[in-house]
Amino acid sequence: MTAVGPKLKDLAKAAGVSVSAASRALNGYPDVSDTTRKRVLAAAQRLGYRPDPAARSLVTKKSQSIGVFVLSQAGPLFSHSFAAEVLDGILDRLAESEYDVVLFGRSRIETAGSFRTLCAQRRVEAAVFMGLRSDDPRLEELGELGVPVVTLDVPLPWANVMCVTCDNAQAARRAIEHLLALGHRRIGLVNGHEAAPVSTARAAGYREALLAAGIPPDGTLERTGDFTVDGGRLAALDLLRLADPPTAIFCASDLMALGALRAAEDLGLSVPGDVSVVGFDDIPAAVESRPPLTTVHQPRYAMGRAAAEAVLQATRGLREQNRSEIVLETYLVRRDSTAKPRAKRDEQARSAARPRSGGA
Amino acid sequence: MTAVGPKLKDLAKAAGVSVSAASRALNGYPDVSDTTRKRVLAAAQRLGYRPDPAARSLVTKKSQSIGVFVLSQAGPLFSHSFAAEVLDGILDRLAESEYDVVLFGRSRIETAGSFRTLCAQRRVEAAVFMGLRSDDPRLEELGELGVPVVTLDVPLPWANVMCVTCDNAQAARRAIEHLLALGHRRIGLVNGHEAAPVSTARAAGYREALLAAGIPPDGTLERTGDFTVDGGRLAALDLLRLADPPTAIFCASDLMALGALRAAEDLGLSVPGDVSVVGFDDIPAAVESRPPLTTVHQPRYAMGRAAAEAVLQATRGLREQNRSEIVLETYLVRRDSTAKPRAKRDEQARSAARPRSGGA
DNA sequence: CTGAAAGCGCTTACAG
DNA sequence: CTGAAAGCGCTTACAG
Repeated sequence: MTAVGPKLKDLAKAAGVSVSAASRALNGYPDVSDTTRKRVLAAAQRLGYRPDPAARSLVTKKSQSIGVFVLSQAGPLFSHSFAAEVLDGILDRLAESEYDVVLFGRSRIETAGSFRTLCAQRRVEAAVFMGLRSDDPRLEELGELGVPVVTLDVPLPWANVMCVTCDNAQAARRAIEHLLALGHRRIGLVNGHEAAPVSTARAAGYREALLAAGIPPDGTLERTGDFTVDGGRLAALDLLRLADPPTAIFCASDLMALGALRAAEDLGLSVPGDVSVVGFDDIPAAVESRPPLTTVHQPRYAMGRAAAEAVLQATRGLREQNRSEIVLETYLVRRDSTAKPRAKRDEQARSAARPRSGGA
Repeated sequence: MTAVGPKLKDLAKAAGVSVSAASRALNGYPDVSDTTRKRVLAAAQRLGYRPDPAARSLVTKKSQSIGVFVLSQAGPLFSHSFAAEVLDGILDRLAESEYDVVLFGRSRIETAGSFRTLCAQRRVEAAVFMGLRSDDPRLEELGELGVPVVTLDVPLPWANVMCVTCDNAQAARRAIEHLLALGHRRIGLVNGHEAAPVSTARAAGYREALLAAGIPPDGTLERTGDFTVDGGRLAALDLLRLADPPTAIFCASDLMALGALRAAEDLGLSVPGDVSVVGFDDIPAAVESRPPLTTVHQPRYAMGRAAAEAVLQATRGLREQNRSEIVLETYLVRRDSTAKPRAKRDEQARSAARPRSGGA
């Protein structure tokens, strides 16, 4: 396309050594004398030498790049806010090792036919998958990609795949404990779809926390919201119209929590006055909603970095002793969508009022 | 890494022709007999032949990939919501032509030193830039990249660069006209920073609309908010504390409009009761804010597709007759952050009341 | 420790 | 229209 700079041959000449010696020096091989190495490195510096990745790739079958598959199922809009930040983390960590990412969206996967071809064609040294569903028919491919892979949030049994995720059960437990501490006893769940392992984990955490508080989980308070705003709205509507509705709703994603907020609005209920809502993710919009959402913060950027780190190590064969899962910490962010249940407040109001006036 | 499938040699043998004939047939050269072409194509189909991009790239200096630079300045969070959707559009259009994108973030650009090296190294056939500032010291590089480039929202004078943008002046004009139609006369502006050409355009549209309505633009009603939530809040705070504050504020981004909403909240003012707010962009959070934002919708996905289309044509040398700018349409989304100014409402209430009771 | 040589899988003049 | 050959810029056995 344009003047491409010095080639290895030029470098070798400038350094006064053979091409092969120059190559070995550059690649840090041990069988090179110190003088040679220094001269080569100095010359490389001086000439601004950059190896041609295509040529290198042709022989090594590597590419200094990793493939990132974004399979966002829920439409491009919101869902990407999650992916984008993960991507940031991936990009930053990869940059430190001078790796690049080639990005594959759904449409590209369709035109290519399979994950395999894409990986093979681009010679990516590893792959990371976001937005993967556990019911994806192409799941099997991941085990046979021939390169290390890391998925976000979906653990898989094959030796070459690792998973970066959060302790979703624990996170859900904490969310519920927060609600319990406020005095809620009747707590609803709006969960994501079943094709996401995190849904299972979050539901489990929800039930465990209830159980630990001596409250038997009640299936009639559990709904599914498909991780979407509208799904969340519908599910919450359903819950809030119950004869004995929950005083608080735990949603397994902020999008669904935003939907729950709308459901309350639809029914003329105030949040947190009439019903408390807690979300999951801590997406940007969670701060802008009214009320701002109490939610579980997921370290998306850190997840991205962790994924990149894992992938990089794996390409070097340094997979940490059989660690197939990397679990990051979450924390609960308390904002304004949760408060004591009305009954509790009334009761306190009464007892607070008694000393003075004898209360009603 | 793994079994890489048939090579051109295998293909040629299977088709019973020479390697060079096979290559030419595959690449659609005219100097190939029909029989040869058919046999080669059939064999390719049968064997599932895929040319090795590294080998091809080594000789052609091309790569079937384009570089996408994301220079998000405002931190990774929100800003990416814009980039992510543009990226979706790019990815989808590129997939149709079996092109891939290699993604470069800020950190990668730093480690590589320049846009040039990145483009040269990865052999990208073109580059698209998002989040570029017009005061970027590396701007000059774009003219000398040796490949076609398209920027989002920053027009540049070099022959190889095109710009995909919206008619920002028109969009701003419409936003102001909406406010004028509601009866506002005193309208503030919270603009983005000056390093964004869109800021200039939006301010121009704002002033034009005012002028057209016989209202002389008033510099004391113009502020800068740097495109951030907090910048917007501060700027709006400033405006609302004026002795004679505006009854409406036009913000050159939704993020700043969200900040303006907070400013109103800080001062105990209701939106749109006491002050109307209109944003720009129509980001996802614009629907979740309370009140939901009236704002200018930008077709981010379409912008991405347009950018990809432009880039693809340019690599084929098909640059549309000197078109250096591709301008897409926006439209105003009316939601609940705008209403008639209070004075207007009072006046109407009076006249509505008069017939019946004689009004106050 | 060093260099000459082969080869990675393609494309592209070049003869025929 | 076709094939033999050179070459893209590297890396990697292989002798020395």
